[in-house]
Amino acid sequence: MSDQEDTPPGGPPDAPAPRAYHHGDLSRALIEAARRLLEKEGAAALSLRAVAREAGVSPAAPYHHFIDKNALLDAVASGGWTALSDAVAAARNPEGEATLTAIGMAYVAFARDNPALYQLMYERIRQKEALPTAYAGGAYDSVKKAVRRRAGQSVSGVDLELATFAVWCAVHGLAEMRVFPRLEGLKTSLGGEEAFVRSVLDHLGVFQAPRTAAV
Amino acid sequence: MSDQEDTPPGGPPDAPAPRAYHHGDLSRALIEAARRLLEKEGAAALSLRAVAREAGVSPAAPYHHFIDKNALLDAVASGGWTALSDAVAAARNPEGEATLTAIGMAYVAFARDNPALYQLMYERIRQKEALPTAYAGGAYDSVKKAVRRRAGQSVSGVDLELATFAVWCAVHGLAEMRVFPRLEGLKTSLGGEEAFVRSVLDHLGVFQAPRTAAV
DNA sequence: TGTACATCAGTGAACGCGCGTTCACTGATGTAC
DNA sequence: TGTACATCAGTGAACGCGCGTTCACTGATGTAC
Repeated sequence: MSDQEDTPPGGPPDAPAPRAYHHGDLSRALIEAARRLLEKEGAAALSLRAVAREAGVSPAAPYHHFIDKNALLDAVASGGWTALSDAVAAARNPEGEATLTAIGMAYVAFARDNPALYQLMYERIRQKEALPTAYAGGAYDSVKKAVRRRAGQSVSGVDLELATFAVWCAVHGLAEMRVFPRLEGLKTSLGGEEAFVRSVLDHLGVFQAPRTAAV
Repeated sequence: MSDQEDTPPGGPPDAPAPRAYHHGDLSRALIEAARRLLEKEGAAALSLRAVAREAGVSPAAPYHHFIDKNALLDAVASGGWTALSDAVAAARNPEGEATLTAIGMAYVAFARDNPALYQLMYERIRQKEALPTAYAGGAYDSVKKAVRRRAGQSVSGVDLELATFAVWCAVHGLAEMRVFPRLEGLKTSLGGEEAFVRSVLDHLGVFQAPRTAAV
């Protein structure tokens, strides 16, 4: 009579997962609950109590895993940076090359798909007054490599740094602006959102002349 | 005995301004109080009650001027957009020309000097899902004019729009990143903050080849 | 293999707090006559 | 120029709410013997 573990008698049939008294991995579950809440309800709804509720746990339970609310939010943001870095590292253009454009598009896509999380990531950094690259290490390195590839080996260290930073700024700006739905006119006239993002990136013309303009 | 108005008996001597029962211009005073609070205490401290307190008025008083807290915040943000547009419109380089670089630097300077207000401005837009340019009309037009001047008259409408949008994104990104104090290394090696901002803008190379890199 | 016990990871009630907003009120102001 | 009165723009007390956090507790787990 010990093989009932997967459906304990008291569990409601369509609950997300019947849970023992000891959760097993509440720390991770809380972070996931926070991300769910973030995208469902927005950043304003992200209270410690709401996260606990979403995870199906009492308001005091999180304190066994995070010393306070800030620590939980930091963990959520940190997970976001990891996910963003992974997405950027995997970016390729149709020819399979990790071009600056492909990376920029992956970055923008991440911000589009996780808008509230993306906001939280930067908000947390702002509170710490820390350089985002300290958190976004992986993603920043991907950008730097792509910039170097486009610029060639002869580029100076300072120029490489500046250009990488400039691209980072531009893509961040694009990611934030892209959220606004009234760009539809420009988008459709260019043949869709992907073409739009690509066009904007092209018009930034880092280490290359713009392709279509200023003839 | 009617010329005591400027120093009524009850007023503490170093209060900001002795005030009659009727304020006269509480609406404006509340917006100014909010901006003061914003830069002193940050966005998290910006409650309706705190604004009323800062303005020296009871918590119910604002409701005679704004239907709710959101309306007050919108008014604050709207004032911010006006101030930003004014700053950008007045931007000139040392030769007195309204160049793209001068405009970008004015924009970044505004965000530096009013970080919490700048955040609020975009946060409010995000809630409305409105295109920032609808709010930032004046500033956006300044950018567009400068882009057209640099690109020449032959540029197409779509290219002009895209390039303006690209510049806007880039400058917004730079304005947000600039806040982080750990860029000091790069800044000092370039000879100060102004040179830093200018360099990043130059490396964006919109409608021109980058000046110092990729030889 | 059993048992005793320390430790871990939950519960749920309670705390004080500041919030946005409402309410009946009152003092100041403006206007018609 | 005075007076009556409507309206405007404040006050301050009160409301219910959800929040972050603490607390004593208890059930589950792991380990020493």
